[in-house]
Amino acid sequence: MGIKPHCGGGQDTLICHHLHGGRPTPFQSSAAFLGGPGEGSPCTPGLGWAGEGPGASGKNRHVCHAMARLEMGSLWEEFNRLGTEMIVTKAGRRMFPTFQVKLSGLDPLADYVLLMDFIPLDDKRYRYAFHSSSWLVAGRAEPAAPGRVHFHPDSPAKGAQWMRQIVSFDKLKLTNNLLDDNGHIILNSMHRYQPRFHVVFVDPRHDSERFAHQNFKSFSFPETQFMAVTAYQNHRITQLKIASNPFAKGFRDSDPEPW
Amino acid sequence: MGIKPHCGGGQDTLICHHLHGGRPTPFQSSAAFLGGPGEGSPCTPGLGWAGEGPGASGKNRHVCHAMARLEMGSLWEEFNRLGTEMIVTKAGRRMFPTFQVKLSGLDPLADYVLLMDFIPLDDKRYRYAFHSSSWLVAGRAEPAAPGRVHFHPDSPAKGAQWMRQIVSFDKLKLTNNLLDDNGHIILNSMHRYQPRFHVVFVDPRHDSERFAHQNFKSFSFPETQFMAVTAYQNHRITQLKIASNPFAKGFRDSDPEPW
DNA sequence: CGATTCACACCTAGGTGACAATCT
DNA sequence: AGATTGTCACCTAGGTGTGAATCG
Repeated sequence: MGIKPHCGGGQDTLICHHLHGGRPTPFQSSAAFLGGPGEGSPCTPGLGWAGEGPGASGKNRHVCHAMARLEMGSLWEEFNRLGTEMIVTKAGRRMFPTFQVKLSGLDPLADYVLLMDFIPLDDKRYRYAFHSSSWLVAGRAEPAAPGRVHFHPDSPAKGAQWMRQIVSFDKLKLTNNLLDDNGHIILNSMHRYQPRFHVVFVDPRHDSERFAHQNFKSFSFPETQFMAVTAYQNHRITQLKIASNPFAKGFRDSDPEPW
Repeated sequence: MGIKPHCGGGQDTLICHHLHGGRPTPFQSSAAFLGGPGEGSPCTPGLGWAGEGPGASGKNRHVCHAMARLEMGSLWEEFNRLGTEMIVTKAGRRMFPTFQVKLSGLDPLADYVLLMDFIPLDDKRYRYAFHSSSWLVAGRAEPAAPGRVHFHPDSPAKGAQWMRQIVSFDKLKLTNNLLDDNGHIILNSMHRYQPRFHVVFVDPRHDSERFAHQNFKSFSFPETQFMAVTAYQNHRITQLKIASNPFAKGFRDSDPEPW
């Protein structure tokens, strides 16, 4: 399973003003900032730092060859076959599996910011039917939580640095607290989400805001979609978490193959 | 006790080529890179990004007003009165107290790299006389270990970011392994050292190497000098470490005032 | 014999799901 | 009844000095 072009998530298109400034502080940022095509759109021919027209649909050459490979793909797929659930808590809970990617195709000498956001997969609210071990639609979605983004804490950094090793979003935490002021990602429990990953070229041009829509490339891995929950519903998900997450080793009975 | 101007440490003057590039990897860097006056030298009049002559002795305006206040000063002084000892191990050992400073006077919008190095305080080797509880000179110094530097892992970052909160060098580790390939600071046991702290302005000019000697400012806090040891010699140092380092709580008997 | 090394018990710091209590 | 919250035992990960063993 690979990368799916992502086209819009129903969120407003906003420019992120942190990308050319200092190290972004996650909770200063709110709202996802793009909905356009990521993967799959053509590079603007000959587009460099020189001329380009506003409104051009191509991507800046610094991002158009960027590629991201999802790490731990088989583990993600095993969860996905059961219907991945991610715990959300007031204090914030990490994701497991952790979202990790291996990057390539960046300009080693250019600066990039890496970030993630989470798109509602539909406008429904769910509940779990224990007797049939399946999810049922339980109504329309709650009002969408503030659309926050999570900047990778090493941002900004050079392309060479990002490509040197696996990029891990293990500091990212999910919360259901609408008033959270720790900069965590706010999600509605019992709603489905698609994690999204963005590579943003830090454009050194003065009027770089005008080209912001060309300076990023986005990746969505369908096998990483999940249901946000406050407690696990599917017992097989619980067992797979216990079996594969080192921090849950205390709940293992025997010693089957660790991941 | 305050800041002492530092003039040379007997090490060669080298230019650090990482300062304008990507995130520096500590163990890629070797050799301290300056010996000139830090604190106390005048700013070059009107010196900005514009004209200045090579060999000008003043400091770039981005660093000349930089100030660093040592944190936990009274703890450092308490150790210093007894004769601070720092453990060095093959695997690398953190310093305690941790070297921490509060910065001011930086340009909030400019990029800076922060780093530390360690200067031999003399060319002697010591040994501890337990009967008199004092240090004796035991000969001439061993050949100086490779003069590494430790970049603060958040480097480079904007002045505003550095000044926002206390800058802590808690990732810095000391080793006595001359073949260390973990990027740790290599010191000779039974030798005395003076930690040094450097603020380096990341000069965006093309030929910034020519001005490297103007783009940094250095700080030496005499109360942070120490003897490198493989095992504590002065029992009162051991007791003060146990009393003040949270990780050594297991060795406390009663519960006197924690630091 | 002084200096160094290593395994170890004991901490800090923080990530797990279980489970009882509580909320709506 | 379903969803959420808070506490807890049990982990991972790694920073302490100790004290015996070893090195030179």
